[in-house]
Amino acid sequence: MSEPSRYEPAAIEARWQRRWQELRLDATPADSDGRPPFYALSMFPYPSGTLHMGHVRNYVITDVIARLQRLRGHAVLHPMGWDGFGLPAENAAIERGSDPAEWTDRNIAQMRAQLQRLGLSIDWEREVATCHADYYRWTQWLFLQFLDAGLAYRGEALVNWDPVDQTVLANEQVDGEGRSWRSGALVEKRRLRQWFLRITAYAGELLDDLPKLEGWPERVRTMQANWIGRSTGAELQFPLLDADGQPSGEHLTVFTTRPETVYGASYVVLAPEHGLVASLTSADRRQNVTAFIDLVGRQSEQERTAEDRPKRGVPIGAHVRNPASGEVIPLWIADYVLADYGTGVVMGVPAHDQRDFLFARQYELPVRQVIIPEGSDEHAFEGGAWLENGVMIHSGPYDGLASPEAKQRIVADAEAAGWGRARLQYRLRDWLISRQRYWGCPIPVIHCPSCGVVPVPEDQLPVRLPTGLRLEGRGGSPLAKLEDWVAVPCPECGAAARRETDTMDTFMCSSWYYLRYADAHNDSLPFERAAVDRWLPVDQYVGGIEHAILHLLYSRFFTRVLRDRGLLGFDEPFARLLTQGMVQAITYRNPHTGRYVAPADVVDANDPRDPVDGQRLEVSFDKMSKSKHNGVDPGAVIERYGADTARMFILFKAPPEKDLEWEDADVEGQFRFLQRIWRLVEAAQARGLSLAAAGVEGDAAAVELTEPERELRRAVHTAIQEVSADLLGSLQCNTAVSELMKLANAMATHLEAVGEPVAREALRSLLLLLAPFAPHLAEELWQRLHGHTSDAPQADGAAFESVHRQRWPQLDEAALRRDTIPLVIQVKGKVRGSLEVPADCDAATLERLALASEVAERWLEGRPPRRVIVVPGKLVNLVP
RNA sequence: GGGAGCGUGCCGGAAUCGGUAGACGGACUCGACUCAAAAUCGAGCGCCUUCGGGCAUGUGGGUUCGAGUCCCACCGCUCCCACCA
Repeated sequence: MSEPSRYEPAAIEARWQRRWQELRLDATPADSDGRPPFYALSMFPYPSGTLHMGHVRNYVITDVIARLQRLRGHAVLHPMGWDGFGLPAENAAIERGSDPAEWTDRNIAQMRAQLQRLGLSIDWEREVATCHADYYRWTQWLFLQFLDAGLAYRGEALVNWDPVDQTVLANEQVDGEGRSWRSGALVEKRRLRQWFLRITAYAGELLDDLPKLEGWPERVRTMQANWIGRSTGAELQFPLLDADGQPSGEHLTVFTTRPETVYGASYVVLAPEHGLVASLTSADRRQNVTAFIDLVGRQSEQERTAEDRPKRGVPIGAHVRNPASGEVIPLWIADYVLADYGTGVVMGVPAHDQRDFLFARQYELPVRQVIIPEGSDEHAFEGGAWLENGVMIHSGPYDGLASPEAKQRIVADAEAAGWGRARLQYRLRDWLISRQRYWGCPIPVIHCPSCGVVPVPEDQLPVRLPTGLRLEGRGGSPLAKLEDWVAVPCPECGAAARRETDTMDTFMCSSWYYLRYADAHNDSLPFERAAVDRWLPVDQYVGGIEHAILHLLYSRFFTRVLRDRGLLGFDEPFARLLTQGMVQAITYRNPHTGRYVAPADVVDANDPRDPVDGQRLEVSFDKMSKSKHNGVDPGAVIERYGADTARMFILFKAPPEKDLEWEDADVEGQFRFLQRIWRLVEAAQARGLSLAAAGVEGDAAAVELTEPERELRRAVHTAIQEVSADLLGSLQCNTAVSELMKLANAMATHLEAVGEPVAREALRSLLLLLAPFAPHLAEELWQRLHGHTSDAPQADGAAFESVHRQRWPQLDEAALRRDTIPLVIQVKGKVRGSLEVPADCDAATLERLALASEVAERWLEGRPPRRVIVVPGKLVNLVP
């Protein structure tokens, strides 16, 4: 026998990747394929040029699912593409004078090569890039569908302005601290005319359908529900009085979630930005009001909305009549009222709203209690508003009613009397999609002085992004300065007109890419309906939690609009969603200087010191980032250990949805495990075992088995059962890998002692179960066991029997059965011993055996138990 | 303030329905092999113990023959929303 060979992943992986590619093993089967379709999808990356561990984790999880589903007999669509538009390309252009298109394409090529080294079973024929004209043409086409449906509009609003990126942002793109999701800059509010998509028209459906998304994490559904934020309440109209106190015929409409407190409204407040403030303000108040508005205008968004901030306001010298009580009450403006929620006008009910209470305290406005706690006529609030339900008082005909009942009646009566109506209010705002930047999809409309906004005719799409610009990063959209590009005749009347120079939010491009994969080369439509209806909804979507609201909400919206346009036939784009956790790495920080030290510069991991000043370093696990010098390069890991080890490690180290701590020692551990499998197969080969001559799968079951054979078969079929359950159920890749380890352990123990049929079954099963996780090693060992050496993989012309083209192993329930099982004996719920008993004993027999056992004798001291609980197959509990 | 999730050995993490807590891996300790080291193989590895056992899944109660799992209260951490009327 020759020297045992070593497991050298580099050569193996390159060879099989080439071979699989030649044979187009990962091609998506034709639509006519009889197998049931399965769509496995990863969130596509921004082509930054470098693959990081977060990407690796994302795509490896999806790849395991895709490979498993192929083995299980599905026709699998597993595509990849590029979220190609965006600011980094443009910023690189500004800093280095590069061309964003070239920069992006170069990055795509680089990242594609990095991805391919991971051995992902991606169908690269369906690759898309949102920044290529054959894609963005259809993004524009879809925009025109929105326009035609009345769901895209240009409107003036207070919008978020990112002073660093010099563009506006959607609400979803500003984080909880009021910072831009991209630049991290504090956003400013500006009143601008911009393009919006009317996502609010679908707010109700987007919210109501969330419970149907059973395959989504609860967390994501809750986040979306919070974001959409429905409030149930009413709009009430307060008649305006003129300077003489007579009804002017006009009224102010407020939104309230507590219409039952209307008798307690002692003032009405408008947002300072409200459009009617100027005309309602009396002459003698004008100066104060203007000064106040000015003051509020200078506050940042942060200052304005901080909850603990004192509420400020001024009366504007006008009055309204409380529509319920008839009382004349003053109009105020105040900084705690938001212009863009509800109607921008609030009724002040100090007794029953904490904000109104504080405001009334400050300005000595009357506090009128209209609800008291049940069974009490006491004042229910001391130093704060009474927010609970109770019994109505001081509310005319509603006195004595329970407040929920009064709520319904007041709304009904107000509606009948014409001064109110029930109303749902959403927190969700329309989606601001225009961006004053160059590297995005041009909005395909033309502004004509006489025809207004005119869509670019379909046959003139795409509106191509002009190339060869000098980008400076200042002074508004670069496109606006291109007179040649901007000046066009109006498509309707032919008069001189101007192109829209804003580009689209890149989230527009990513809101439909999953549809394009189903029909990636269609050049007459974005996609054929039959193709998307066949593949979608996506069976399993995998991506980061950071898109819980952004991309995932936008995509749900897009899908519904396209459904209503008849372009597709389903409601939800993603049936199952897995949000994978972050990949974190060990991070060293000098607590004195605040500087981060790269792990490579730390000499002794047990006593980490800053090489500069010898300061003891703080150790933590943090998200990998350049600034923390804690990044681990996937390329380097693959080079050292191979893609299979990287894949196995990342799957095993933590459950997919949890954060994962990258640790080199554990990577070594995974490499050792794959080496064990290598040696296991090698030892089997040395024994003359081969799969080439293997008979049918049931072979091993047919013969009379020895005890080790039965044990090994039990291990094999336990692994088949557990790995299948882990992957098909809640995607527990980590426990699936541990089941593979258990099987390998059992094989190391028993393989030498078993006959050929059982050994072959074990080897075959191990490699098939391993195939989704470590596809290269599984293929190499599979081929070797079929008599194809690595130097001469296969005779030309012979059919290539890849491990990835086999069927997932069949579970043989009979192999799991045992003759005897350990019966646990408990006394009063505590384990006191166990007894080997025949597996098929009935409850009465188990009870008898337990009572006769030494354990019973010892612990019961001769007294018969008061009670005996028998759990067949598991335990007997004796209760004295 | 509202909502969601989570607390298990030294560490990552296992534990269908309430039924032997700590699978699997890492780290560590000891042993074999080696001139030596690495690799490999074997053993040990929650805490206490008078070696009978006792105590252990954030804390305190409860339900149950039996609780990591169910219920109540509390403590701590993470995330989302938040002057949203």
